[in-house]
Amino acid sequence: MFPLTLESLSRADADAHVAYPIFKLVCDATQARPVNPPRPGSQCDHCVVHWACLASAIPYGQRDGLDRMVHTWRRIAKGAPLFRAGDSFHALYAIRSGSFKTVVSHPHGISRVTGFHLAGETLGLDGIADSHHSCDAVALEDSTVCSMPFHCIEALCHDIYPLQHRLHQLLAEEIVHESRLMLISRLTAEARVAAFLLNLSGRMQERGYSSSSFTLRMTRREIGSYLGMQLETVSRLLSRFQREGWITVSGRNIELTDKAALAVL
Amino acid sequence: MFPLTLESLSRADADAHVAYPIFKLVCDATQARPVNPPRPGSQCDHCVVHWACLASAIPYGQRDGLDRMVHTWRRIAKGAPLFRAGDSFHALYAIRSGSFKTVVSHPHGISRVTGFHLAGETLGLDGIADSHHSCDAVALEDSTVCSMPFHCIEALCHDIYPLQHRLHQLLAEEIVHESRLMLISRLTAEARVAAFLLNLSGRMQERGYSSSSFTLRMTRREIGSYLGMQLETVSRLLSRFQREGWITVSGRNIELTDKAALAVL
DNA sequence: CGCATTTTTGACGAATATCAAAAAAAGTGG
DNA sequence: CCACTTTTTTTGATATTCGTCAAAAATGCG
Repeated sequence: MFPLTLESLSRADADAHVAYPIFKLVCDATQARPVNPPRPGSQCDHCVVHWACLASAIPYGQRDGLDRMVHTWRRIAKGAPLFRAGDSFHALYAIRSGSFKTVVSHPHGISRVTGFHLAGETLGLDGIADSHHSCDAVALEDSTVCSMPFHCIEALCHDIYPLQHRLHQLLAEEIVHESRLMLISRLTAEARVAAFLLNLSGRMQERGYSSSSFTLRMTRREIGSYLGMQLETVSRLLSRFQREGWITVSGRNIELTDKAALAVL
Repeated sequence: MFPLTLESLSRADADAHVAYPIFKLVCDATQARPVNPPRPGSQCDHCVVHWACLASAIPYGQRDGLDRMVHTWRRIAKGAPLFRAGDSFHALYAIRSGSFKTVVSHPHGISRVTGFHLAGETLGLDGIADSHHSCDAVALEDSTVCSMPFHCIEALCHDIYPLQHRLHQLLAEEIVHESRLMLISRLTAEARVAAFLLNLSGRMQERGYSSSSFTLRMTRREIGSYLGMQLETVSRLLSRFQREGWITVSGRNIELTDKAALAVL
């Protein structure tokens, strides 16, 4: 017979001291993925995060499709929603600048931050399920997004196979990301906060910022909601990491001074 | 200014005594979704869960596409994997009979059950992200699945828009499902177990079984892994629910005798 | 029938939540 | 630009849920 224990399924064969992406780095698919440059003069020309965008799946020969897909920009003020749960869905959004949180709520009053999203990432995929958004997307700072009407995307998918495939990938990556995220509930609060800082660090680096010194755009409460703990616990752990000499905290400014120490938690 | 607190985002406006699907009922999209019957003589003829299957998105006029898509059946013995994390991805699987668990693992040795899947549900979506599966899918009992090679699906999507749209929906539903699942970490262990039982109850009913009396196909340990608690806690809570007169437990046989009581936890 | 696995139950401990209050930072309006 | 208010953050003291350890009972499988 086959042993059905959980232990038999955990591949505990790796070096425990290697930092491993519990939080999948959202843009790690760029390694193997075709990234087509935008046509000069198009909406996407000079966009610093084109490399991460769904639109980069459109090959050079069909570049006019890009302008059919990427319609308008929107400016979202800090604290304002890009969309809210229940809103009818009609477009995907590429974050051009700034950052967002997504929040899932339950009528009983509980809610949880399900993600923090940086420039280049795509918002709104949840709305495809039943043409209504299932979460709130709120700007953490003044931000800009590109709207890509979903009916345009689906129409273009018919003609441009790489776009269709990229959309499928994007959706599946979100599924994988979320299932990986569920693993954090098995970590101590300490390990969760460390993993969170390292994840953010990597994503800042991908965007050309320092990986060791950056500003948190979210509150301790939001971090706690995302990681499944109370804000006080987040605060205490950041303080302790600082006492240990692993980080320097000053309000929302973080400096990672010993990433290796964080990685082994 | 816009208040950025979490509280401001939780729509705590609903009756707290109404049972609400924290666990999204996986097949609730059937309400509005077109379900096309299989052509007599096709692979899908007489399949009792055709209504829930991706193949049901293929309209009557293009029914031969269905046979191009649904290639082969596979029999999976209890405890055997349908696929494992790292396996290369080439097909989606529709569960024709039986049930599965999916398990995500981390090299450090931690792992978590991310879902229990019943007949009619689709497995393997995670593999689309990078052509490799990111979780294990293991049969909880002797089961059968239909293989749908993904390149066939993508090719058919080009000709059959309803299929393309349904695939997008299926992927997005999985995203929504997982983000809803993250909310359970904010519930007490008690409320999680109650929600789990009610969710299973509803899904059994959708499949024509009794919603008040059914057999758990998974161990207490697997339930605990799914709900983020220890097996002892699951066991203790089931015992307590029985003492309270809300359920009757006999090993893996469960009878829900007071669903309303479970719903308010 | 006998061994392995799963389940139950108890006692105890530890991690984290909760409550509280002060300090710091950010936003507001004159 | 500065006082004023509100929000966020920090830190301590205490409470509590749930995890851990252990052992017996029940179940399932070859």
